[in-house]
Amino acid sequence: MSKKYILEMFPYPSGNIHMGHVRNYVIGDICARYHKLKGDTVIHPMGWDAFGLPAENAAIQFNTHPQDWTFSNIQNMKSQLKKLDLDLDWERELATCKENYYQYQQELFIDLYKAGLAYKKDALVNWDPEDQTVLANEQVIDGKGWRTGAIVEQKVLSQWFFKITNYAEELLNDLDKLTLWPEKVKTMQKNWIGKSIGAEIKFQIVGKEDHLNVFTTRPDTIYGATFIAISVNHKLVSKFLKPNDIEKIKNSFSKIVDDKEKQGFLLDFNCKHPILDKEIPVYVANFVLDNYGEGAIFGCPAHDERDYEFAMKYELPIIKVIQCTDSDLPYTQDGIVINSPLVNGLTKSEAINKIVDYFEEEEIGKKSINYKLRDWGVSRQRYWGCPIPVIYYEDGSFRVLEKSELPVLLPYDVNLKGKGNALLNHEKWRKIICPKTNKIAFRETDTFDTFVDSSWYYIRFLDNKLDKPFSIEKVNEYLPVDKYIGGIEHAILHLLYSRFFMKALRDIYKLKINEPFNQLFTQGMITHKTYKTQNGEWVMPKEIIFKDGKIIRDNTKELVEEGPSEKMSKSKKNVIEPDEILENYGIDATRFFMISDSPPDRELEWTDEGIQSSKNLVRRIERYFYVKKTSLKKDTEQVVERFIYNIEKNILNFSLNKCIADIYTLFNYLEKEKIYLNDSKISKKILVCLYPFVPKMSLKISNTLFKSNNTTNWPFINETLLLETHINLPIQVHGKLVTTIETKKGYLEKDILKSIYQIDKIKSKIHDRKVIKVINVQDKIINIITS
RNA sequence: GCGCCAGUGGCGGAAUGGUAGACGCGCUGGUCUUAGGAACCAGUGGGCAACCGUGGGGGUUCGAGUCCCUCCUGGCGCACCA
Repeated sequence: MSKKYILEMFPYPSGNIHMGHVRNYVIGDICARYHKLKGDTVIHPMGWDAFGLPAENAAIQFNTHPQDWTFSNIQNMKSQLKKLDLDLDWERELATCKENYYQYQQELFIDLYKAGLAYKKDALVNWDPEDQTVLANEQVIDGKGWRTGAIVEQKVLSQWFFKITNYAEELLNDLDKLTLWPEKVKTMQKNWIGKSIGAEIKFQIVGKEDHLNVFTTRPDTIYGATFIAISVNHKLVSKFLKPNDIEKIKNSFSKIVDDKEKQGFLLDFNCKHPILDKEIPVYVANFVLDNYGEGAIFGCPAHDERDYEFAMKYELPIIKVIQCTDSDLPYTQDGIVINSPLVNGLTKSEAINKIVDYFEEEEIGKKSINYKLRDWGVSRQRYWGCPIPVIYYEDGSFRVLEKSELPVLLPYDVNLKGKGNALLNHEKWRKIICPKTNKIAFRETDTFDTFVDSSWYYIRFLDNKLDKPFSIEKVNEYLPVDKYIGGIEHAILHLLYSRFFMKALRDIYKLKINEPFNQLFTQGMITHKTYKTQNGEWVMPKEIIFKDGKIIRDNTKELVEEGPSEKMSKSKKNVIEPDEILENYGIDATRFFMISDSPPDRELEWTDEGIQSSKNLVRRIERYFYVKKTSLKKDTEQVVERFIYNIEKNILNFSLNKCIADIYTLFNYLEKEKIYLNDSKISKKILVCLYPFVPKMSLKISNTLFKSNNTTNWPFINETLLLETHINLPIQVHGKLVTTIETKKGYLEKDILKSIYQIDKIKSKIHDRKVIKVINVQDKIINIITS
């Protein structure tokens, strides 16, 4: 007996479950039920990702409160989930917006802070000046606030960060250990972490005390450096340029339409080339990223496309330092180094090593590793989130609260219709007397990014009522999650943050767990045909009728055009409501259809024919079991054993569509051979196998036939019955199939060849040629080669 | 532009390098009727046939949907990452 922690990504309580949830949870439920039948200790919890912006928006729109709205949605969605016959551990339920969840998150924050993994720094945010609030990137549309339409400003705010970059290397390396994750997700995370190995090089500014550092992956091209380019946000820019001039540069940059077009402003100082006795100009350039590397680069136009483009525009010298022809410029591939006295004749990697060694000796540079991954900003200027347990004094200093001072509860009485963060405006909640210093203090009014909530919920599930975040023993016993099932849209952020959390908590609490999710399965989305009227109005599928080969909107008689199948979305009105489907087709057919028509990791197109044929299958199976018993054929047991074997194999592979094929194959056989099993032992076995897929129907039939339910063990497979004794042996001539013969397994080659040569088809194929070779793959195939 | 994945009947999809198209949908013909969102039977890659068929072209192999090279098409991700 082993433990199986099977988890589906918990939903945001938006109000109603949608078909995507149904598919997600049915897939997980089939796994969970299978493992229970196998006798495993199964953990299969469900909860609510309950903080977040939609609740605040809904509260304003419907004149309610985020908490009331959220709780009522949870209640509704829970009742919807119960209709799906999901075998969930409801006693483990949690909602991240409840005190007994988020107060422990506040504890974890304190631990992270003490471990040096949480810190404060100034950072740019999207600021909506009209609403006086911060917007998420996806709420900024064409540079304007999604709700107000006001032009969004970049504003510097002091924000809390988690030091995920401390774990960049481990997060990257451990991807290789996640053998049961989709390659695609691992690739995306790898790119997101974005490790590059290179060098940091110091450029002295001529005539000044200052220097600047650049990061490069191509130190071998240092002799070809003909300019320096820095970001407009580089600290030297604000040091040497007047605010007015900086503003002008920024304006000029923002006016560029083609965002790839290069623009630069020459500064009135030069840098000294680190090796050559020459000076090179310094530009402020729009294509230099200020948040990557040092926010500064050296330009080597001969061997970098961007630098080349820039050099052409500003007529800067182009010096070849890698062997190539002029027509190849910019030449960015590997090659032999030239025009570089220290490293001439070397290959790229040899030259890199030698140059870096030289820099280190001369103390003008060093080997350096850079990551695209940035620290995780977790502050949100929002009411409906977990309060960050920090207070500020009037002198600007702050104190992270002690665990004994927790929880910091969200106040219920807030005004969400005012401008800005409701917590900031809640003077009574905000202003306190610090119990330690007796000084006036103000609470942190930012709340956590909701990705913090979802970074450890799978841990809290193990003991959702404990008076601390988690029990170390249970974490070590039940983690990692064995199968984690959810959408590909969480490939990066949620999964990376969770991996970071697991590792950080491991280090703080000395846990034995390195990774939170052993196997990740990303299910495909559900699509549906789209329908549009002539004037471009979307039409719901249930509004249309088919008449005389045309599609018509029933109530208005407008002509409707059918569009491609797309992800179900409210805006395109191609949504199918789970409640209606359950009403019309029942839970068993719905569950069958969720896995019928495509492999679970691919998209599933919703069709009326699809759900209907699932319904027909349900009825067919039910009908079958109630027919009066007949006797078995000699291969019946073998067929059933093979069915059990295949179902099991296909559940374990997540090839659930093949399970449906197995079910059809079995019943096709039984009905064609007129074998009816009724209340036989074999029926019992089959019903157990059906149970993970259609528990309601399986139980109903079991109760009728056996007066008992069938939550018994998964059938033991008699492996000897799986073995075939007779086979259909394909016979090829020159690798082409000519015929098949029925034979016993373990035939002797020379015996079987005798009879093969008697077959007319074979005779005519071989004709008068000589057989020069026979390939006998025992019990598989025979291939005859002639001259 | 870079990276990843995929291309198989009318459609969704099956095939540890060994009988391509399992299974389903749809379609065709038939049966039955307590007319149902049924059910049952037969058929269904193309071609009259020999044969031809897994996006195109090469290659490896006794044998390729599967492995290698190359091109085309589609989807997803990243996108000035120095």
